[in-house]
Amino acid sequence: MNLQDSCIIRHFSHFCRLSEDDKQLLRRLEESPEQVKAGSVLWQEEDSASEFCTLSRGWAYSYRNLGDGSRQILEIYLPGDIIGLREFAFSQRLAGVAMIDDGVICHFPHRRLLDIFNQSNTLTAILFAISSRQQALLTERLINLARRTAHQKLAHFIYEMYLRLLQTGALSDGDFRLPLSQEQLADTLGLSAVHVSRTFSAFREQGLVLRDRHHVKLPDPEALARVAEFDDCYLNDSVRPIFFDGTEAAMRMTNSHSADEGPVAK
Amino acid sequence: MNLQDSCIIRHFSHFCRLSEDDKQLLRRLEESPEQVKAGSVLWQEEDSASEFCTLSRGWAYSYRNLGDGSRQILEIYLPGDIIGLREFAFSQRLAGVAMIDDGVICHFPHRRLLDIFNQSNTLTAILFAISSRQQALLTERLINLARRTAHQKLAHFIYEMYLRLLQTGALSDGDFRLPLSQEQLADTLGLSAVHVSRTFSAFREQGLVLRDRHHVKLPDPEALARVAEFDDCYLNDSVRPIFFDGTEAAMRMTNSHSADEGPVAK
DNA sequence: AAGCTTGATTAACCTGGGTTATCGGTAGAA
DNA sequence: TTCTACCGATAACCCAGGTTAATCAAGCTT
Repeated sequence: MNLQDSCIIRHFSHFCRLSEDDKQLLRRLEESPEQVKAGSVLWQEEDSASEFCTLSRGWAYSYRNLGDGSRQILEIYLPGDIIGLREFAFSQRLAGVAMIDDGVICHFPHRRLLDIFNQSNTLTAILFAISSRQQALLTERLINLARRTAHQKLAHFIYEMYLRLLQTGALSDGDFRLPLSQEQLADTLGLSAVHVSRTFSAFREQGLVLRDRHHVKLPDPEALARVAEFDDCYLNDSVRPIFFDGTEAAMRMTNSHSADEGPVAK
Repeated sequence: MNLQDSCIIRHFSHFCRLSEDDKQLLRRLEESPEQVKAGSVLWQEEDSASEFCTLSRGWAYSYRNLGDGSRQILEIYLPGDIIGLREFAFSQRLAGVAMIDDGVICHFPHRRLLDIFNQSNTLTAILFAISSRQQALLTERLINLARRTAHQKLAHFIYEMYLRLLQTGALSDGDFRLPLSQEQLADTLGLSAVHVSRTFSAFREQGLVLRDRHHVKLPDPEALARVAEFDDCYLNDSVRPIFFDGTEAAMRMTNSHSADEGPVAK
């Protein structure tokens, strides 16, 4: 993987070393880049769904508008993420998607995914892994929403973003840009904007999180993780490179009739 | 599809007509059936994850235990569902799974899924569709937990189960078995058991839901849907048979080495 | 420089649902 | 038949977080 690689390729490489052919297939997903402005809506709930997007630059989020006028933000997309996988089995969008930042997106049709199924088992497996990881994120967010206090919710969210940004190598110390307004945070966490503000005030007093506009500083990330009761097994180390990397497992994938020694337990 | 077909095959057939080869591949997932008793735990969080299960009979649920001793139930599995897809990208279980009912499960190793990727694009696409549908269920549950009142939560859950059971053809009128205790419902909905009881009492007075032990009667399912602000687009009709059935897309899938109209650099 | 608009802060007040506790009904178990 | 366990119902009390509203700061227009 070299520096000119698109962030999609970087993202996929995170799971497994890719062949040149695989990279070529992935590059085809980014054939038609398009500039989009902050706040612009990529699609809305119930629009017809016939394509996916890769997000090349900027942040985006998916959301649902509720009957009572409120809104729930479902997930935050970072560069390298694929948007719209959720609707693979559906003909309508189940959620709207909008840009947080200015950014760049690339559309590609559903069909292209079937091409990938046809042509690369490695990419198929990675796609499946990505989908399963996304489900893990969603699950964690669900628990966050269902069971934790406002303090924990906010702490958890900030720490999760911190880790995701660390993973993509986009930051060094506990000091980063978080381009979400308090209202967007509230919509993400199932809180009111007012209470998000209260919670930030409390965090500032405790020296846990210092937020100024879109800039966040974490003097002690570990302390924050403790407040959130953060358990990173759904994010980090347990992504199983074992399964894909150079080894017998990867070979098993491309060469399905190998000896069947058992699954790779730790 | 005939009556002896396993419920996995019935489940997959819901998306697309299957070839005999595909059915054979699926049958291999159910080679080693095992009886399990109500309440038995299939696995726990952080167990090492090297296999999936199909659920042939009975109901099951996945859950997470939280730091404070409470517990969140993540999803309810019905016969025909595949359990453990969530962990495809992980080497550890992210959630425990336990049986609600007595039932029958069949283990199969991760590897078997890779075999499917190799051997059938149709099944690969269906698996992807199933994973995306599961994500849709999860998303809906997330919104339920984040944004709705206790009445709506319970109404929504009951109505969702009602629809899922309708789909599997397991019931006719608004009259079915719901083998969950109020405590399990509470853990599913992020409520206390006490409040679930209160809510059932309210529903009984309003004639919305009549529950006796594990038996539920819905005198007017539509009324319940209205209370829940239920929007079934994530469940029903929008599953896209279009995508798989008979058309060029399906053909491209099953006939993978066709003329390489591939690189559709349009 | 005088407006607007959007976001953030803080305070006062209120409520949905958590918590604890008690009690009754039903089902196996012995 | 009685014991024990579990499940469900109801009541009393309480608090985390929602709601409303007022105020302020920071960009923008013009």
